Amino acid sequence: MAKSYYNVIETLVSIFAVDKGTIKILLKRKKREPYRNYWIIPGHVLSNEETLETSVKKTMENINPVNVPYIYETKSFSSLDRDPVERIIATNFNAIVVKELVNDYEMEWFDIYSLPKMAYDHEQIIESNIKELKSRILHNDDNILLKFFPHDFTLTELQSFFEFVLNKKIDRRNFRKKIFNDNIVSHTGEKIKTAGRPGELFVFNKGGYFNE
Amino acid sequence: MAKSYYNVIETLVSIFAVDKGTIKILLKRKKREPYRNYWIIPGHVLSNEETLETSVKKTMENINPVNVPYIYETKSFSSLDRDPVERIIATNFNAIVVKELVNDYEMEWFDIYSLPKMAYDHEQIIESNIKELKSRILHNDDNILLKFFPHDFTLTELQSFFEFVLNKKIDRRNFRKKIFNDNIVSHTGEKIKTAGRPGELFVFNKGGYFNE
DNA sequence: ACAAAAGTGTTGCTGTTACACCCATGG
DNA sequence: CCATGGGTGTAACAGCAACACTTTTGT
Repeated sequence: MAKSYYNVIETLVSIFAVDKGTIKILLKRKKREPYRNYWIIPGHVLSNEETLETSVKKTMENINPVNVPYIYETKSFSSLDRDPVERIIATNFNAIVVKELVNDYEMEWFDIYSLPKMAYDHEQIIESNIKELKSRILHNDDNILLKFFPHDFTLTELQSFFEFVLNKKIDRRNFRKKIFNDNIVSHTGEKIKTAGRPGELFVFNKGGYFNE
Repeated sequence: MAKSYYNVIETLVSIFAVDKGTIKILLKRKKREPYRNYWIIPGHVLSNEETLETSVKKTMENINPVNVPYIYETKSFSSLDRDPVERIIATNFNAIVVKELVNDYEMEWFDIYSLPKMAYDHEQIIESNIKELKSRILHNDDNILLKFFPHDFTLTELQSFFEFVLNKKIDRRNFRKKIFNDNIVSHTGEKIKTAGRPGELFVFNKGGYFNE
């Protein structure tokens, strides 16, 4: 192909959600060659009549059920040979949603620590996304915790989530003390049934941050 | 123009450097219409034979003198009307360099808090970059302090830098205590002449981080 | 000797860690 | 009554904030 200043761009949307204190990612199975039956991050090729943001929105809308997501751009991937067929530049976005059953047989939620066989460079892209995501969670940048937990939750769930992100155990009393001290959650008054004593339910205060 | 899946992409490189405890950005004056004599972030249009990274490298190499820079991608800007002439998607990279005199009459260093008249959406792009940059500095992500200060410096300089970033005064004793405690700098044994008592010079320890 | 900037310690406060027992519910 | 998971307090320690005087150099 001759040198040109026109390029093909695709947006990829890495969709994350909490599931029982772990983080899952929503992936799509490839139906056709190349990489048939390998998994990919969902996305679309960008036309010259849309913005990156509208393209991402299109991807989200194609996945049902949709819930209002939080989305931000992470990085672009532009190696000349990342696609064996043609040169495509990928720009990745991370989306945080509430996990729901997906009624598309070609899509599935995976634990971010045990991904299936990924096509192209999508495994590296996800690795890079996870790193960025964790740092954003630990700083609670942009109030991202609220995006993961827009609904009510127990402190045990939240603690598992942090243990998952930090990959280490946290002392329960200290964790609760910190959460209460930082004033980022409120009681709902409700309780949730579990195998033992019912847990109190909390919600995040809007505008509550860990730092500052 | 008809709908197509080909797009024009430009890389922009926002080049930052410390200057006496402040942060400056290197901008280029536009010689031609549109936006003649307005200022822009330097960059290049991407061909289909290069990656985003090689395009950025080309931009850096056109600016003399070059010193080995630290570069990372921030965000892309893709509004349909951001360029009045044609549809161009901009992907921004931030570069941290050591400030030197630039022997190009069309380029100049500006304090990031007092930018000149900017062309296109470049003022918003810089605003977004500055926000990202500050957060990276405060977390010392990727050891970015070392990129700003690869040479030796006095603690007074470093403190001014933090005061500039935080936009508030810091107590000198507490600042020095923290820096020493965190073990991120070493004495060089050298001193620098100032208007008063000479200051001791320090360098960053490689691999020294504020957190973790 | 004075002007200019660099260097230095102590105290109180606040947040973090380490640690073990009782409580509420369902079966 | 037992299994399961939820909820709670205290003491030692570490990091952070507030605060003013002395030292080194050039003129």
